[in-house]
Amino acid sequence: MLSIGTLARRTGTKVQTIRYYEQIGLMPEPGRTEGGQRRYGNVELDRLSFIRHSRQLGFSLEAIRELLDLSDSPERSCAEVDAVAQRQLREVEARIARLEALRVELRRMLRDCDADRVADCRILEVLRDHEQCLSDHDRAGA
Amino acid sequence: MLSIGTLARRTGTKVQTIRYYEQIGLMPEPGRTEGGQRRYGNVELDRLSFIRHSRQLGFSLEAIRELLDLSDSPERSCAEVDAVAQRQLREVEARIARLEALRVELRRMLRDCDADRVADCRILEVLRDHEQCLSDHDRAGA
DNA sequence: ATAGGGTCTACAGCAACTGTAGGTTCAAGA
DNA sequence: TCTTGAACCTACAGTTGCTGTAGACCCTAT
Repeated sequence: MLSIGTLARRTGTKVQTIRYYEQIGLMPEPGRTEGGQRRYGNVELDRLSFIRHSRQLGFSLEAIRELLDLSDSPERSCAEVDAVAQRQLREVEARIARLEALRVELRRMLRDCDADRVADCRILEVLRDHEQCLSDHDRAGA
Repeated sequence: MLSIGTLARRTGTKVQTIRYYEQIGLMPEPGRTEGGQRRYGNVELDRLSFIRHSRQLGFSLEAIRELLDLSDSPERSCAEVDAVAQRQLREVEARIARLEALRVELRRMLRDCDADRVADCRILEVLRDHEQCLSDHDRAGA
């Protein structure tokens, strides 16, 4: 029987985070001692590990909820799990693309500025005047 | 004289967002009509454009506040502006690196799973068992 | 028996907005 | 001039995924 602190240490989670997961129904309500403290077993340890690892891979809590539901019905088709993971991959790739556009522009901004005084600073100028901006991520929509 | 709605349309901002920026002191309190509606001029239009463009480049509101303060003192050294932009670039690059690690792992997960039933799904297995995970982003600390 | 660290609930706060409710104002048309 | 209805007003709650705090209580080792 594990206390919430031990569970926290074993999974690299904060105690409050575990209580939060319980609150939103992602973790089950555990048994309690006479005094009212939570006690966990290995099932809960595994479930929390699953949640944490999925979070590390960038899955939203809603997506994790979906995956946990799916893994509770082992006879169902794996296609749905696949779809959730695919969706996550696409989201990650979209974020990478966006950040790479930002990187290009930030680098260009930094490269072009060799002023001394703020008054002549190209960086501020670029930020002020959108027309100097190469990328079109904001007009492309999405 | 621009109404808040016109300003919003011109800068691609939501009306509430403009009021929010005013609330946190990023936009100044504008003049008002007799009836109490906000009216803006070109100074505010430029300031809001600056804010929005900076946000599109991923700067935090705090960083933008700093940049706006700096641009108010044109005689100061440009180095501080440079430092803010450098910091932002490093943050963007760190996020890209992290996301690329996620992409690798998600792709591997998807590639390795050709099961039919949830019970045999490699994706869930990987999520369950951290040891199957190639990357070490969570042990590397930060 | 007591000391201390761990745990409890309940709530506030973070970023950066977004949405809602219920009321008021403005500008254009009849 | 009056009326309509879109735009505006304030104030507050909600979003995501936690994190921190206060003040009280429990558990275990000595």
